[in-house]
Amino acid sequence: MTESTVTTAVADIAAAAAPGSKSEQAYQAVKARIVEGTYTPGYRLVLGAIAKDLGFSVVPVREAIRRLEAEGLVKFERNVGATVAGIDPTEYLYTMQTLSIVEGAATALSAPLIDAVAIARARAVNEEMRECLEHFNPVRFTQLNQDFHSILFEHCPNPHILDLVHRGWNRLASLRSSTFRFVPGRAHDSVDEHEALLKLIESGADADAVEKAARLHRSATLDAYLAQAQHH
Amino acid sequence: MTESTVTTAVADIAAAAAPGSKSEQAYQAVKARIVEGTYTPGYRLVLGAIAKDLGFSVVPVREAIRRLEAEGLVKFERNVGATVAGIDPTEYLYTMQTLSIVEGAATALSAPLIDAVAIARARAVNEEMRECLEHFNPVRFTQLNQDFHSILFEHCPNPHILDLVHRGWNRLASLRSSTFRFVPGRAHDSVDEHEALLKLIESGADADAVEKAARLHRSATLDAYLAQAQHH
DNA sequence: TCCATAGTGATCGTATACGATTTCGTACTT
DNA sequence: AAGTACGAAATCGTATACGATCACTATGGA
Repeated sequence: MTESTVTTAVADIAAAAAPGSKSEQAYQAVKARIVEGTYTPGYRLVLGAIAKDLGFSVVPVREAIRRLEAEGLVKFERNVGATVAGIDPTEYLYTMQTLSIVEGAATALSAPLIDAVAIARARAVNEEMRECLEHFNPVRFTQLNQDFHSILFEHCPNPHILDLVHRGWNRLASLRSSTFRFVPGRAHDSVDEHEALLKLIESGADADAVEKAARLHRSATLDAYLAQAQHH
Repeated sequence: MTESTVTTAVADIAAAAAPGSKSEQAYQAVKARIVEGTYTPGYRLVLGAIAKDLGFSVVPVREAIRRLEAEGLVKFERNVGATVAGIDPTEYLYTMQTLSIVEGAATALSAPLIDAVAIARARAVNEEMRECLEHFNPVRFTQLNQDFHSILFEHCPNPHILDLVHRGWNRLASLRSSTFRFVPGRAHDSVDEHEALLKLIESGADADAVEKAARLHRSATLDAYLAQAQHH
């Protein structure tokens, strides 16, 4: 349930064509296979092959690929074709930095709109994450982490910013099951920072403080990854 | 010269298909007509008509429209068609707020990379803006304003953030010759703030200060507009 | 007079078809 | 043996064609 909630929420603002559209179906299908890992980074996306596989013509598939390109999930080269976008460490860095900025802003903007029940829900999710630490279930932990942050930024009144946050999370999702996702010591700190962030919002701290905290929380994850990468 | 410089710089990261592509030509053509004002907001973009006009088939035109949709310049409804995106005051507000955030970040990130010659160039542009104030040439003023800020954020090392800034400016460009663009008293203050921003960067201020200043500069424009709107 | 409904025109969505470009393999030359 | 040039297969880009969907209008009945 929590999974589908977030997955559904992470949808484009205006680009959400009617579900009946084959373009849309193709888009969903290909995207699913990318984040799920069926199409690994570097995988060559051949229009004809995908079209035959889905039972469509190439035209809707083509459109779907272009949409995925705009989101940065696939790279495209004229007269050559599309490939699943790389897990390039540099890309990861850029994506995380961008997300730290837009998510920080989104969280700050939605903070005043978060009521007590939402806070409680977030806290419950965070507690579940704490439990996850002991049973060591990275997949579930990642999912809960997304849920947690969704609760915090989803009330952001500016749809553009919200869309940017969704895109950032989308790209991160496509890196699933890659080496990036989990940095050993980081998870524990992360849970603590979540609680601190909740307290900050509860106390009605000003937007600037919330933004800074949210941004720092993500930057810390990035820094932890960089520190780890240095060792290898 | 300055005009073409910026216009060229404002291009998508990955979506830049080869210039020979008809999709690309159609994209450029339609976009040009939108920002230039030939297609006013609300104008109905009929695929067949545009295709006939450009001498292409509808397929590349369709793709171009979808790209413009992703950038928010046109709205699209399935089985109905595309229209030039509105000058909705709310949209303007959202766009400006988003831009204030990403442009602030971009400016802060590129600040350390701006050398003395770039500063000088920016200052020259700003002086030209000051002259413009007296001759009252809004079109040129707007262009110079874009040039000025381009110099400041174009060195941003994170291409994603840079792309977001470009998209924001693009959307603003499509509002040209609409009532938004010019708020009477604002222009003068704007020039002064530009100079202050330059001094801040020159002095090697930390990223946080630069970001805050750049963001505030844009927010101030937004606030000025809102204050004016209140009166009408 | 107003509302419901069927018909018509316009436009979009998708399939199929063909020309253009690239890439890879093979044969030939040095 | 290595490099180059040629050719064929694969794939993309675009045109054309047709079916599907929607908006609008006119006509009939309440």
